[in-house]
Amino acid sequence: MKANLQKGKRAREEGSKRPHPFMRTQKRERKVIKFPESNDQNQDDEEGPIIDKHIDKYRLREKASQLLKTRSTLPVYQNKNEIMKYLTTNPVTILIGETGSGKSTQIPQFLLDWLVKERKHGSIAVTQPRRVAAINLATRVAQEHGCNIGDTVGYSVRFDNTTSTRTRLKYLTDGMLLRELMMNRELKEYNVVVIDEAHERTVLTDLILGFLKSLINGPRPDLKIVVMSATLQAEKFSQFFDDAPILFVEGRKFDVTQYYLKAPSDDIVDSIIRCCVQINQGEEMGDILCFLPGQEEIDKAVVILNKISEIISKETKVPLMIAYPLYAALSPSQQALVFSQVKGFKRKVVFSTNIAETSVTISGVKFVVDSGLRKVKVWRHQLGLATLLTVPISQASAMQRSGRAGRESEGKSFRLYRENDYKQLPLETEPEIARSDVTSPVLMLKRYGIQDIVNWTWFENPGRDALIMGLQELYQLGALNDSGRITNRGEQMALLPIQPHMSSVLIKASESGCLSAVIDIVSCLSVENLLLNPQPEERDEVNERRFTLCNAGKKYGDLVMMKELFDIYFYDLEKSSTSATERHDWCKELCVSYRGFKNVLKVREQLMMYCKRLFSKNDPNIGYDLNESSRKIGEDCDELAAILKCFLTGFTKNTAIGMPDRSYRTVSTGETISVHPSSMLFLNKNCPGIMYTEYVFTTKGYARNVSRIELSWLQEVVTNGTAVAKQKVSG
DNA sequence: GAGCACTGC
Repeated sequence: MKANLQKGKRAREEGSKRPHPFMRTQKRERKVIKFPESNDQNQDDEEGPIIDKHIDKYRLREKASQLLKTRSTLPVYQNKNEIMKYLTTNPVTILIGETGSGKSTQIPQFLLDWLVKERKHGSIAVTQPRRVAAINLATRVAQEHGCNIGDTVGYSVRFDNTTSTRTRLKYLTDGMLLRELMMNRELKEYNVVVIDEAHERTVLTDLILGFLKSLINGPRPDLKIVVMSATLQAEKFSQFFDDAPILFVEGRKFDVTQYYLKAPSDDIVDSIIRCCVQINQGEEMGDILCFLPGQEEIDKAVVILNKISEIISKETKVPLMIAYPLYAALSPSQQALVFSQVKGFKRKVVFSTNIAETSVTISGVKFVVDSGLRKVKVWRHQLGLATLLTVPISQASAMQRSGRAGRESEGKSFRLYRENDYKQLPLETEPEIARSDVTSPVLMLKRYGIQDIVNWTWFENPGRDALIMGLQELYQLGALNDSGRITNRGEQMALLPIQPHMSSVLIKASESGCLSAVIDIVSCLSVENLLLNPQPEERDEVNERRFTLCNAGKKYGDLVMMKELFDIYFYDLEKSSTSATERHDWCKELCVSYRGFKNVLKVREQLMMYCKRLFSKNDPNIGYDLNESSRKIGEDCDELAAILKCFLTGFTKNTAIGMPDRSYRTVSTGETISVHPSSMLFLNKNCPGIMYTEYVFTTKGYARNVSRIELSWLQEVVTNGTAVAKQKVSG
């Protein structure tokens, strides 16, 4: 097999606007070869890779030389010299590698060899958008390199750092590299930074690109940068880095035949079921992966397909289809079901959200059915709320979805829209930063010392309006002073690994003497999907159990309930050494995530450590207080009020007042807002006011994570808040 | 009466 390599610098020189199209001159070999790609993340991220720390050197080398055989067949490996010529002679190189090119595992190793050969003393950072990818890649590369993880090759992700002073090649999440940038402004320890999966355009990747550009144009002209990405967008990366050369490396994937619908229907669930039934009747064996926008459609499709599948498999001689749902809010055990192999004359059908587009890979998929839709959270900075919209996907996303059918053999992709509709789709998905709240990025830039936020080296400028809203928000939180400079409070906020609003809550708590309880609640809030959604038939039962356990939460709402649940998990279960099974059962009964709670404990520990360090300047006893005051919360009204008032300083804007007609209207805009049905306060209609940490618009405006507040508290916080701001200005 | 996907010294 010969991979084709294009020299990309000519794209501009030849005057063409787009990069030179990749030409496939040879028929690709069709062979199933297993090797890691950064997308393969089926491994449970909790336990991490299982590594014997004491494998002796001989066996490591033995293993590495075995792996070399596989490595040497990789397209990237076969073009090593030519690729390295580009990487070493240009400050920035854009490397476009298709799935299966081996870029994520091989390029960093080539660079490592080069560092050694050139006797350079620094190291290489390779960023990944996801933790699991960073861990898996580092583990694989350490094996290929013939070392133990944490030796020459290591990884660094939140809660898990396996690097040592000997580490020269470090895989890390992009969030982690940003943290390093905050502490070590010029990234002095690195000779090379590789940004992998840049095409995904996460907020954090985009920010890193901006920082890297200012570094190479400023204090680090010697820093080498490699931007690795799937197809498309190459030209945008190249232009940003002053026409950096673009290299194309062919991947190894199988052909996927496209089918389009001639007449699309409005009922997407109905179309998708029809399509599955047709595949089941007319096509060879192989599993089906269906992309739907959200949980509602998925649950509906699973129920319908399982029903009709049984009927038709009895009547006609077709495989029995077994439907599985897949979305992030499912418990890990439910998610694990999609990886099970169905035996006998059966066909697995997985109905999934976007999670199967990049984060989860299911083997055995031969057919993809694509609704062409996804759900996306769009931040409306003028309104300070998020809207959850169902929107058409981009062409890039459609291709990515189809590609899921061709990972192990040739496949077929059925798009439930017309070919013409496809051509009308936007080429690329809108980058996340263009539709996100930028308060946190702006604080990061301020901490870094950037004064002119609007004219910074943004890879994608989120726009003047969004930036100004971010600045205002930070000013109101006391993170910036009148002249837009970062305050001491802002410095502390920037260093905490949570959103600025939550940081502000912690700071207030450290002043109010209730830091310990507030840390527990903030930890719960910062774990996504801690509270799972009960199945409709279990809903009332679960709610009843939660109500019985959480007396204070029943009155004061979700934040207090979280603290009560945490207390039971931590003090009654974790600390009194109950078995994991018991804890599991407890979580199941209350429909909360076991893995979620384990993460809560990790976040809590991290936050306690940060708080001890950050706040000991204000209060030398803080460390002692934190350890001593850690206890279960009671039903003491004053204490509960003190805790909620801390949250009110961070979420003053997120409040609504109870109206005589029992509706709530937001303090900021006067709009009607409804308590989300998942809230403890959903049925409680007589709060004088509510405070919420999230405001999401779906079918209407919903407040999530809702607490009861007294109107007098609001008055108190606003008055004090202003006083704080004034004090900062004069100081 | 309802829940796209990621991530942090």
